[in-house]
Amino acid sequence: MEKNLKRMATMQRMQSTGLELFYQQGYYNTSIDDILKKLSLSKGAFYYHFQSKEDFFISIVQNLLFQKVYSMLVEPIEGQEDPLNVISKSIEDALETAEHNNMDFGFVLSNFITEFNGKNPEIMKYLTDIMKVWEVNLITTLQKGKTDGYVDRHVDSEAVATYVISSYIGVRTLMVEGNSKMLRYKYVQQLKNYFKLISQKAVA
Amino acid sequence: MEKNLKRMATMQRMQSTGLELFYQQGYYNTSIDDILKKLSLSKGAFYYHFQSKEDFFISIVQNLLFQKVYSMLVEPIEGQEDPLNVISKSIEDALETAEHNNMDFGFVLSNFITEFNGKNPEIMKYLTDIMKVWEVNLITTLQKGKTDGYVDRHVDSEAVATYVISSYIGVRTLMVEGNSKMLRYKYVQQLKNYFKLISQKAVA
DNA sequence: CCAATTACCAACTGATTGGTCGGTTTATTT
DNA sequence: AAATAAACCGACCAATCAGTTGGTAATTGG
Repeated sequence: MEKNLKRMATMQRMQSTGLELFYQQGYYNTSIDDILKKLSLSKGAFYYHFQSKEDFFISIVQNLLFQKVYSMLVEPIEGQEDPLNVISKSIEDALETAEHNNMDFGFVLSNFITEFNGKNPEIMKYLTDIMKVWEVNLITTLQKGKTDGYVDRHVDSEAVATYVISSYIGVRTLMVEGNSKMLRYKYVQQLKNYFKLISQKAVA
Repeated sequence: MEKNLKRMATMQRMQSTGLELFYQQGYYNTSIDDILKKLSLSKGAFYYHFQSKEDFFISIVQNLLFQKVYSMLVEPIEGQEDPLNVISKSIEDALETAEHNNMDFGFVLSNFITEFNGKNPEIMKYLTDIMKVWEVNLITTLQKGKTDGYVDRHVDSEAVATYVISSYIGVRTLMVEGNSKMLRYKYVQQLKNYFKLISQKAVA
């Protein structure tokens, strides 16, 4: 009964290292041998646990990637009051984490979306689904913010969510060299300005 | 003397098809044979004109890619009055072009930045240099807009440029499936809202 | 303690990769 | 027309890829 423990432990080691390398080098540019070498495991071990490279990647997306996005960008917002402050704080935290990570290669999710776009519709679906979880959560939170009097009632919540997500993806794409700190500072400054616009009862 | 014409014609055919495929499939995921097959040319022809795959790609970046970004995002802004309207118009045009391109795979430049980040510093430099041309142009235009009374004097031009670029990169990354039209509409709506904020003499 | 199952090994396959090279065709010069 | 150089061909090479296979070591239930 407890034999599954070893299986799952090995699988998780593979997934964890897999995500790390896929994130650093891209999916197509990372070979299974790269991952196995880092773990001192063999091809046989890999294909014992996973059907294919694609199956392996999907399992990473559904487990690790979803968790990563959810805990960083969705959970901190869910059910909170004062949506605009909570949202900007979650984004600030995410950017700070990224900046202090000396091996940062952008927003994991959007990097993969870029890589798989037009190549693998099935994987794309898994990725955009995660994106959608964030989007829906943002919209819901903004709508609730209207009812609670934090957000201007004339604001188009869906449009705001689109704009917030877009800008976050972009700034993470740009945060790739030594200029991360200044970039983050400028970005957050403007994000908060933008939020001021939609918090008061101005046009929107 | 006129023999160079043929050389350049062939090289440009290769570069054009190369950019097309690199854009669609990514650099690492596109083989030289893919490109040559499309042109009915041989390996020998390729290596007669270019030293390596990397050299080939760099030539594409410096010629075609630079031109593409410049004509779409820099030129329409340069030296114009009323910067905010000109900027938002250039972005709207770029998004509309992208939307009506039934083979759209995101913002070429940022796609490559994502792909090469952490892998090839030399190529990264060429790519970020193009990005910087756009950024500098935006900043200059915004600054001039202050002098001419179009942009609020308290606005941080660099921060605005960062925010505009980020959001554009992001929305282009998201514009990858059937939802392009709605996405573009929402995005432009919020961009213009944001611009209203920095055009009047409000805080910024 | 032993048989069965689980977990893993490592050599191999066939396809593809970027790049080389000796040779042929095409165009230009004299 | 002959000689020269530019443009291109395509077979080949070593390396690498995802995936297969036939086996062995470790674990576990009876």
